[in-house]
Amino acid sequence: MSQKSNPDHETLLATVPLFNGLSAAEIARIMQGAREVRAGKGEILFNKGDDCNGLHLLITGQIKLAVISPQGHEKVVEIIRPQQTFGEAVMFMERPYVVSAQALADSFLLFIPKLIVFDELARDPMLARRMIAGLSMRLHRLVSDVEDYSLHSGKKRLIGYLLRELPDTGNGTNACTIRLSISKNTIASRLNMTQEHLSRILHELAANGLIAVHGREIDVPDIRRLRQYED
Amino acid sequence: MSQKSNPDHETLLATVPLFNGLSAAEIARIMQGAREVRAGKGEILFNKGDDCNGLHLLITGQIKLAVISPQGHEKVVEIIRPQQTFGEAVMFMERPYVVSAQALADSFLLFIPKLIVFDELARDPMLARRMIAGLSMRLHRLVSDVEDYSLHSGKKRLIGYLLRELPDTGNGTNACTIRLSISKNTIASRLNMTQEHLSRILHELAANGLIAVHGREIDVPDIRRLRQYED
DNA sequence: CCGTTTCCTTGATATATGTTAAAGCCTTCA
DNA sequence: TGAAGGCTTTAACATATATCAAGGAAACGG
Repeated sequence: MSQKSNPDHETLLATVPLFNGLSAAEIARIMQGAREVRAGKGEILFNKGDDCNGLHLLITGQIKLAVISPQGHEKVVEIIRPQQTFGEAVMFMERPYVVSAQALADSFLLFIPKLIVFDELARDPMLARRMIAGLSMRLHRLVSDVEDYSLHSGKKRLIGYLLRELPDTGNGTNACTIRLSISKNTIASRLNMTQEHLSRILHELAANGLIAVHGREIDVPDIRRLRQYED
Repeated sequence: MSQKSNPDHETLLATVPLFNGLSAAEIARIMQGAREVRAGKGEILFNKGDDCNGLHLLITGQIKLAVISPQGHEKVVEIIRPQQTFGEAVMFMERPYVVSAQALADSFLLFIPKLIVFDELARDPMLARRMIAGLSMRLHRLVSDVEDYSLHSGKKRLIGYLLRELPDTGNGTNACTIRLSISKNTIASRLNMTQEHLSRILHELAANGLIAVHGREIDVPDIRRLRQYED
C-alpha cells in the first residue's frame, strides 16, 4: 500500500492547486517526504479519533469523509475528488481526526507528513497563502452546507445538488443529462436525509415532469424550470 | 464610527491569538492600517452579498453571524466573542460575504484592510501559521456543528450547548449555574430549532429535574446526570 | 411609575421527514 | 446461468419539529 518516490508524480504534484506555482526544488522536497497510498474501494484510510500525522492529497478515485453516530447512523460530510486535499485542518490543530475517510472507489493518494508541510511552510510564504485559500474555500462550502440544511427543505437541497452536478457545457443549452457520480444512498446522506426520502422526492420531481430518472442517469428537460421550482 | 490609531490598541492587539508573538514593528504596521469600528446594539456591520475588503477583529461586545432565507427566516451561524476574528475566509477568496453580521451588544472592533493583511502575510510566516490555525479551528467547529445538526435530536443539541456553556471552574464540583450570554431566541436559531421548541425542551428537562430555569439563569444540580441524559 | 416593546411560554394543529418491512431490480462472480 | 448481495423503491405508520395564535413576563424608555 506504500512505495518509493517517483519522478512522474512531481509533475503531477505541480498541477495540483495547493502546490502549483511552487519551484521544482520545493516540489521535489515535498515529494521526497510524501508517501504513496493506494486504497481499494471500501477501504478505510482513517477513522474518527485516529491521530493525524499529515495531510492527504487525492490523485485519482473518490473518498468519502463521514461521521458516525453512536447509534451507527452515518452522515457524509464531504466527498473528496481528485486534486483535493483533506486533513490539513486537523493536522494544524494537532488533534485527532473528527471524521472518518473511506474510499468509494479504488483510489490513489499522496500522504504528506506533518513535518514536511511545516518545514515547507516556514520556507515558503506562497504555500501558506495557498493553504489559507484552500481552507477558506472549505469553510465557505461548509457554511453553505449549514445554510442549506437549516434554511431549505429536503426537496430544495436535492434540486440544489442536481444543479451543482450539471455538466457545465458552457453553451446555453437548456436540457441536459446528469450522471450521478455516487450512489443515491451516499447522496442522501450528504444531503442529510434518508435514502427513502430521497427516492420519494425524485419520484415527485419526475411526476411533475421536472426530471426523468433512469437508474443513475437523470434527464433534465428544462434546467431553468428546475432552478425556479418552488415548493 | 471610525477614528485615528491609538497606541493603547497595540498592546491590545498583541494579546489577541491571531497576532500574539508578532514583533512590535509588525503590530504597529497592522495598527497603522487598521480602522476602529464601533457598532451599537442591533447595528449591522455588513450584509450577505456585500463586498469584503478586510477582516474584523472583535475587541469587546458580541457579534452575530447569520444567513437569512428568502422567506425571511434567520439562521445564526456563529456568535463571535471578543478576541475572535471573522471575515478572513471570504476575504481570501475575494468573494462577497456569505453571512450578515449584526451587533448583539454595543461592540468595539478593529477592521483590518485586505491589503494590510496580504502585505504582512508576505513578510511574516508566523502570521500565516496563525491564520491557518485560526481557519482550521473554525472549520473544526463547523464540522462539529454539521455533525450535531444531522446526528443529534434537538434535545441533545441543547444539552450539548448547555454543557459547553458551563463555566469551567476546574474544581470537581458537580452542580453549577449557567448564565446564558445570548437570548433564547438566538440560541434556538444557533441550534437550528424554533424558540417554541427550545422552550418546550427546557421545560421537559426541568420537569425531569435535570435543570431549573430562572429567566437567563439555569441551575444544573447534577452535571454528570445532564451529560449522561439519554432520550 | 407606566406604557411599550421585546422576549418567552403554552396550546392546538399541521407537516416534513424518519422507521420498519418487504419486495424488486441490477450487478457480479462462480 | 443462476444464486448472492447490494442498491433502490414502495407502502403504512410513527414522530420530531414547525406553525399559528394568543397570553404573560421581563426589560426599557420616558
